Amino acid sequence: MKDTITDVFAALGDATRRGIYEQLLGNPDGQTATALAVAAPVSRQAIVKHLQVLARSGLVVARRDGREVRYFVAPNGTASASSWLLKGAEAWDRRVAKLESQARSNPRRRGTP
Amino acid sequence: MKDTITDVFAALGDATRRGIYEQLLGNPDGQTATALAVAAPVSRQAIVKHLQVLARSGLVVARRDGREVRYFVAPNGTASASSWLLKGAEAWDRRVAKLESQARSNPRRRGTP
DNA sequence: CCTATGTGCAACCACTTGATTGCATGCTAC
DNA sequence: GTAGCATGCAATCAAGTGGTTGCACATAGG
Repeated sequence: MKDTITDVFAALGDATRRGIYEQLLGNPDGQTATALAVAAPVSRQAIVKHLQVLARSGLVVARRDGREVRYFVAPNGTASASSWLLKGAEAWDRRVAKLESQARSNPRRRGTP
Repeated sequence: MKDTITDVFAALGDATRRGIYEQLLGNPDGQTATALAVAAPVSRQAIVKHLQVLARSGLVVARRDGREVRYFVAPNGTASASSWLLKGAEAWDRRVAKLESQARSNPRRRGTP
């Protein structure tokens, strides 16, 4: 399978795209590309492309309703990315804890001749 | 100020770069670009460029020691990105909670003629 | 001093990407 | 049916990006 986590990060690594995502987060009923385009400084087609990137990375889902297509934030779309970040933070914390315990059991070693 | 969060996501939105970051996470003593390059499938200069991107986004710090430069993961480098993701997840949860409370106070409405 | 190793810089290349414009298609409502 | 709005598709373009190679510079160690 393709690397989902990288795709999610890449999708959020663009200001316009993250703006769209935030916009959708605030709209439980979803929004159409056209509606998003009027608020954004770029064309509708640019928005559509961004929405496709967001959809491909699993951050957003599209639902057709008659002649319009509404986009919604997907549930748990950011879960994998989020847990990856958490894993990294935990690794860091473990390292700090280890250093601190070493310092406790062997105090003031730094500077002894 | 420049948008830090977007930079962090963009930096992690590349497989090679995230691999380097993971490599550094496992090395408390840091690693040089040359050392990282032997394990990676790309050239040293490519690694250096990636490290510069990671450094510019605040995920990594460089420390010169004699003739070599060691790279370390920065503490709390992912904090802003992480909290942004958390904020989004909370917004989602609030929406779900609201829907559920509505469903509770007005049960089985869906389907009534 | 001289050599080996690690780093820095610059040019260069192919490919991707964010964005645009123009036009075709599809659905709704009158 | 047909006018109007929303979407889809394609070509196009400039800028960015990941990657390479080649060479210059700096430093540690005999």
